[in-house]
Amino acid sequence: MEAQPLPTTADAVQSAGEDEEHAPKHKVPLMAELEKPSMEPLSLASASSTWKEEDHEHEQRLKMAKGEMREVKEENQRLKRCLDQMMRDYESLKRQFHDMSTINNEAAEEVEDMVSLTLGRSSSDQNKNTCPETKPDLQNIQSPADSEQGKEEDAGQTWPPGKVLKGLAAPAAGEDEVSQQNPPKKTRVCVRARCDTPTLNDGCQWRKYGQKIAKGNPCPRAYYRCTGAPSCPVRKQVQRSVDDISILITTYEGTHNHPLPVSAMAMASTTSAAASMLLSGASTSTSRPGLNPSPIGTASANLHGMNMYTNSKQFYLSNSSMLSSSLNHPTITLDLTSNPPSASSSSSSSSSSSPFHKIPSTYPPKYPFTSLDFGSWNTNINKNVLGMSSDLAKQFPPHTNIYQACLQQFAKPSTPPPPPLPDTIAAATKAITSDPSFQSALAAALSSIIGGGNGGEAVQAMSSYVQAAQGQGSMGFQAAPSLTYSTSKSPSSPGDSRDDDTK
DNA sequence: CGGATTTGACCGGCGC
DNA sequence: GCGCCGGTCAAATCCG
Repeated sequence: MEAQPLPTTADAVQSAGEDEEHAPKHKVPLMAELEKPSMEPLSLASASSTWKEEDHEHEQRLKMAKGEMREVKEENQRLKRCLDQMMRDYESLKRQFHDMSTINNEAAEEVEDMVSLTLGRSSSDQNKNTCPETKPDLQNIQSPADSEQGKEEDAGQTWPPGKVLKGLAAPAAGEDEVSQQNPPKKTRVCVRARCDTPTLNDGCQWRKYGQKIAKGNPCPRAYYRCTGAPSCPVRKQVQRSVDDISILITTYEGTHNHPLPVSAMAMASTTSAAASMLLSGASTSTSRPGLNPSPIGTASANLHGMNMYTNSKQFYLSNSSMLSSSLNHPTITLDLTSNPPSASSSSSSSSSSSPFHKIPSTYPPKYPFTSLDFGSWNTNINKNVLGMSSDLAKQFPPHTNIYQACLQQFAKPSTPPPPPLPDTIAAATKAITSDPSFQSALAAALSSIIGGGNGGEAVQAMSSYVQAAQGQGSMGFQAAPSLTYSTSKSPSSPGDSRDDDTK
């Protein structure tokens, strides 16, 4: 836009410079010619002397003109350089803007790629709505015009009657067949956070379309639909924790197919990244639901207060409603509560409000359940191996322990920070998702863990990231402290998104 | 008055 | 087949 007039100016300057460059050849004679007629009436004698004076005068003028031209040339050169610099800056900014845009889209695209990779095998059935969940994701790859074109399709296919999971428990007769017969439901991302307001302020626009009293929880569950775009398939469920009503459980489902406000990017990219990680694991570990005889166990990582504990499908759910809702949905939980998953809580009963620690081990979900705990400022790093099964722990040699590496990297006061407020979700989620290298490292780690592969790869990936972070001045993780300390800047809970979004 | 919310009805899946 | 339950719809209602 603003660069447009610049070349024009440059051209003008350029042409002016060229004119001046050729000026001496024409200008001087021209000036002489112009002045000549006035000299004609003079006598020869006087004329000769006059000519000399005038020649001298002309030379003086010529010199002055040449000097001026030099100055103009120099000024022209300066302007040219200035213009070049401006153009370079403009291009640089343009590139940065483009990079930022692509980075923001990468997370979502990763999910889309994952989905199409893991679910796309059932392409034949997809056309017949037997794999509805992939539809919204796939359409995100399309241009807005395309998604607009498929608006009717979206409305019909995004949330069709679920008829696809009858054979979910059928024995695996090859992954392809299973995928075709039992396309998994859309990945869900569950966010647990302490929040006094009805909903989390995630930056998106939501419209409430229903409310139900779910069994086992006196608190009603509210159903919201994203109104960012008419065809946006994203929905969320909001429910208070049955154990601690101060904890708000928000479950996101689907991927936005429209531009998001900056305030919503953090959560959206986080859910996408989380779903991506989950899917990367699900693609390898859920091919045979219920047939894996040996629990892979859980693995956790404490990244400067961000407890990430991933769980295989052998991880158990405690809340019946969540179990039900997660029955056919791969679910990943981002725990932003301040309840640390103590070593005992993951396997035995505890007072923790987290519902993920108390389920009897007789509830094997059909999909892996992954949890990222951002609020657990567990100062006992050694105990953070808590979630790991002994087998998995062996795969994480002490010297490559993620926690230790991260602890060294981000050593912090042992005083636990205050529980994060809702708006800290954005900070926390941004912290883990804004860095692509972290995403890839985390995805690799989780893939290795969930897939039952060599945990060393996971450690390697994470270690490489930590090293990279060290070199980059703790990029990514540094945002973690802001997760906690930024809460002070907004003492009044900003939780109700509607207050912010609609006005 | 238009958009958002509420709330009872309805539907489909699932377990018995 | 029946009942329970989660999820959605849509008319009624509310609200700015």
